[in-house]
Amino acid sequence: MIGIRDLAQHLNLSIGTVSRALNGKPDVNEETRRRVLEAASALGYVPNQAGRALRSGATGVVGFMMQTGSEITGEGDVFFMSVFDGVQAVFARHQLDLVALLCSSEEDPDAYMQRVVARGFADALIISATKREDHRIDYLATRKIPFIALGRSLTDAGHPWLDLDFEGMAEAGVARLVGKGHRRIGIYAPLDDTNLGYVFIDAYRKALEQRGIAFDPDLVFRAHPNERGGHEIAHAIAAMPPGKQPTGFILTNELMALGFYNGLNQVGLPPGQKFAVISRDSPQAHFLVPKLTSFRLSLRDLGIALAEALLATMPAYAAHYPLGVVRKIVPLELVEGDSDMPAPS
Amino acid sequence: MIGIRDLAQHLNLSIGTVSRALNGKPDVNEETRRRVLEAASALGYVPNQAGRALRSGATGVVGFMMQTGSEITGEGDVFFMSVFDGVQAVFARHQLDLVALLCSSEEDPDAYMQRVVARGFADALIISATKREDHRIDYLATRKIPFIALGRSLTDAGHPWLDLDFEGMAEAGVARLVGKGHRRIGIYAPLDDTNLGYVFIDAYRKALEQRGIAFDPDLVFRAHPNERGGHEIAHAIAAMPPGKQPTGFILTNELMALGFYNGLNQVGLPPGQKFAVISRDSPQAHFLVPKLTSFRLSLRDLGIALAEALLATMPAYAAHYPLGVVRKIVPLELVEGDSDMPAPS
DNA sequence: TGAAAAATCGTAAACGTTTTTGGAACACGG
DNA sequence: CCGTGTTCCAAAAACGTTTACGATTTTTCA
Repeated sequence: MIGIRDLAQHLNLSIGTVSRALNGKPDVNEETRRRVLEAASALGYVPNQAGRALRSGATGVVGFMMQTGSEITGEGDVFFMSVFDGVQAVFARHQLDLVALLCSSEEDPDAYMQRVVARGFADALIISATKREDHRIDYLATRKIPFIALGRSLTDAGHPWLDLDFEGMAEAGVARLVGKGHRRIGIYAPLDDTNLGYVFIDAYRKALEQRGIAFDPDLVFRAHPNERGGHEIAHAIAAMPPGKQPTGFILTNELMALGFYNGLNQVGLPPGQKFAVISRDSPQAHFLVPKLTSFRLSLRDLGIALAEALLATMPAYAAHYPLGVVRKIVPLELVEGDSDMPAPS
Repeated sequence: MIGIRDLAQHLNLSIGTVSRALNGKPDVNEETRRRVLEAASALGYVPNQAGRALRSGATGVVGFMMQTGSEITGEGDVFFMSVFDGVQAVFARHQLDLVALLCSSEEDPDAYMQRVVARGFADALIISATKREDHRIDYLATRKIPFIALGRSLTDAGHPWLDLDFEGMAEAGVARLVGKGHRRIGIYAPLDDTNLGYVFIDAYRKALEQRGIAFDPDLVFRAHPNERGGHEIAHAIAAMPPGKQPTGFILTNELMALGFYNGLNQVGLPPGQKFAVISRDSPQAHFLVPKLTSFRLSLRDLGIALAEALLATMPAYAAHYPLGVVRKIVPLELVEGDSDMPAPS
């Protein structure tokens, strides 16, 4: 493995000059810089991570924290892979690397995060699955580590965050279904304590009451956000007394909808015929018939926005992204399908 | 942020002694060690990653390489999350951390890996989506970095690897379907150049020919390994001339089967009634009706085996895992369902 | 009891890089 | 010809930790 010392010796230059040349520092002759860069790529020199990090304090790495274990994950994984791609598109411009920091299901997420921060693993962090009250936010804020949260939280440290427009989805979903004559509208809620559950349900409730429809807690269905969860909800609906059953439903992703369709067909409530469904779209399930009425969102664009908002809070990069502290709710576009027929009379 | 210097000063000990105490080195009084550990946890001391890595050459990190971007990923994502959990269960015993090294869809995987290795990011690597001819293997072997591959490859560097028993699945699947009278059996193949495609198809072909059935390349269907891929295959089958269509099919995961079921029902070939399906099981889709005849595998156990096999090749840990160079094909257990009815006469 | 061995700890070097400091060479105006 | 910048580069310090080495004390054993 070749080091900067070898490179300097090979060029008859000092270590310091080589370093400055490589890092784009001003006081080095352009001709010299060219020679250095050429030799570096010719000899395959790559700066040692530990040495660089130790001296400069910066690692060039941003960590995305996520948890492993299959039970609680669902659409989460494939969801993130698309977001990652957007984040990396931005990071590539600044030689930043994105890595996923994997918290084992056997370790406490808060403890894991403290360990990661104290060890100096990354220059900045992206946290997801934000909880309603999230200690990670407080900790990161006191540690003054740049970070951004994917998902709102009641814990407010003046930090940047991005979130999907769940209120908009609930409001528009309810408006659309009520407009088609539905009076009993079911809605999905997550099993864990993410803020999504509260925000989503609150907006749903408000949207109903604005239209003179009473909120019924029995119409809130908790499940895993995956195929199985959607399937279970369909069966839970069928198990209700006929008069209590909803006639329409609002989900948050199309993979759930896939299981939901499956379950609805099993229980004799074919989607788009006897039961109305609205969801968020997921390209992997676009084949559904009838075509799902869904809220569209580019996950890659979400990743790009996430990365730019994060860089805006990092001193070394903020100049390129004069955004301030971003706290933004990302809107979704409603795409009409055939899954939300009018309510049966 | 508190360093080892502060800790030593607080304890009236030298830096070296504190370091030895923390790292379990022999020449330190047990009483002293106790005091050090106590103070360390009381003050919240965590060794700096860069300093440690620079001096000792070891990072305490193992990287799992994967690619971002949604198009090519499918079951891959949720698949990995379960495997990760098993890997971490083993790593936790040795204070090793697992991180996912994310190669952007815009960067060449080989180049990315060289960069990661040269920078000294991790002590060892796990590579997946192993290609038929995989330059990463050659590179890692010459660099003498401990690594293990998830998936076989023609590129043999005497390296350890683990793979699912795709031959077994193809052989058992064909045997079962032929036993039920099927003569035209379709099979899934991946779109990319992973060795899975070759191994799986070869075994399938051999299994057919042993039973006096000619191999028909038109019965090999390439698709993404996700819900959409399964759905597309169903429609591709329906588009074939009636006499050419298969009457049974072998898939590699249940999420594909979910889309496949969906598509089969659409084209009038209901699974378990007019079309036979066998796949690998995925707990997220266990609700399928009729129950899928599937090959069962614990992904967490796979992760455990992967971690142990990797540690067996790392000098610092090999003593605990006297396994040698592991090259193992992991068998799967056939679970009978109702999706593979006899062939129509 | 004395010397050898063991136990325990302090000292200092080393890891590979970035960055600060200072010095040499050169140009320029007065 | 001298003083004053400017440009370029060399030298060395610094980052936080591990570890080789040596020093001191304690134990052991003949």
